[in-house]
Amino acid sequence: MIKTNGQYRHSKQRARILDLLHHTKSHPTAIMIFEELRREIPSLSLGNVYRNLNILVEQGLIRELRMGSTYDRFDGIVAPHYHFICDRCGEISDLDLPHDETLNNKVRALTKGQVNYHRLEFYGACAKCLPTQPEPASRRGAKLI
Amino acid sequence: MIKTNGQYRHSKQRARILDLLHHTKSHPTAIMIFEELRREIPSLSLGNVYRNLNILVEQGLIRELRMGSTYDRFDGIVAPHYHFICDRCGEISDLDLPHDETLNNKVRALTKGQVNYHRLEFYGACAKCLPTQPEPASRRGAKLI
DNA sequence: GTTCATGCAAATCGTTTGCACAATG
DNA sequence: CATTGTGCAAACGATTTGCATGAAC
Repeated sequence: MIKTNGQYRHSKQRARILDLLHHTKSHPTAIMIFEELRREIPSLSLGNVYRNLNILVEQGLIRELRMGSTYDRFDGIVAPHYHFICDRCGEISDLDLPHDETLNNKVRALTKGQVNYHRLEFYGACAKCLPTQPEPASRRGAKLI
Repeated sequence: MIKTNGQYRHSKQRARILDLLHHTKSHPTAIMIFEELRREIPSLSLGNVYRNLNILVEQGLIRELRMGSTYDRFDGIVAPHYHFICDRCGEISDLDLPHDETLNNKVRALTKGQVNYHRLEFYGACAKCLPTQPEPASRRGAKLI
């Protein structure tokens, strides 16, 4: 969470992070960015990389592929199925949408690698939360519990 | 990581966790399971819930919706697109698969909630890792870096 | 000169693990 | 009785945050 009055100043560090993300295809982690940029900005700190990444997400200039920082969830249904996840309360519900195995084939046609399975999740506000005030963009989806 | 010779004994705690997961639709977190079951097994420890959840995943009796425990990744491309994620090396690559906005509509027809966007990821082994030995099931996808 | 940005270190939080003891087969 | 399961507390690792200093405007 960043505490400002919504005004961002220019910062060399943030500009370089954005530039790096615009010139890589590797979907780097914060630490990868940190190690790469530290070579040209030796004083750079990891905490500051995290801060600036959050600001850039808030500004809509980059996207976050959230693989961490939230709770894992467990599912007693092992058959493949899709989920709807409420951004506001974190509720996860099963969708009655048929599992589309052909999606894997479409990707198999694109890659030399081996495609085993896919994961499809829909995000939004559940019926219970819809009348509720949405949270500010920076916090949206931050705590899925 | 669990260290056994592959033999599982009966345990009341594990049986109750599996039973709970078979009788809920809430996709609970480890802590939710812990708090629920602690009411009937007061001695239950959180660490043991985690251990048993991992065993149940290993046995294929439950599924894990991994929302955490790995690094977040960042993407300079803000336009919606899909990813291929290598289970072995963690590489994430963009897929040249058209973004299917109509998927959202299919879900809108199913829910009273508001569907804003979806996320679709394909998992498998990338071309570089394919000749490599796959890791045991329990570790597969554990460390995406 | 007021507010934002930074580096540093400590804190936070979900998850894992080492250990001694209890339960299983 | 050999091995697995458990509770407890400490460790771990990614991320966040408090604070004092520096940069932007």
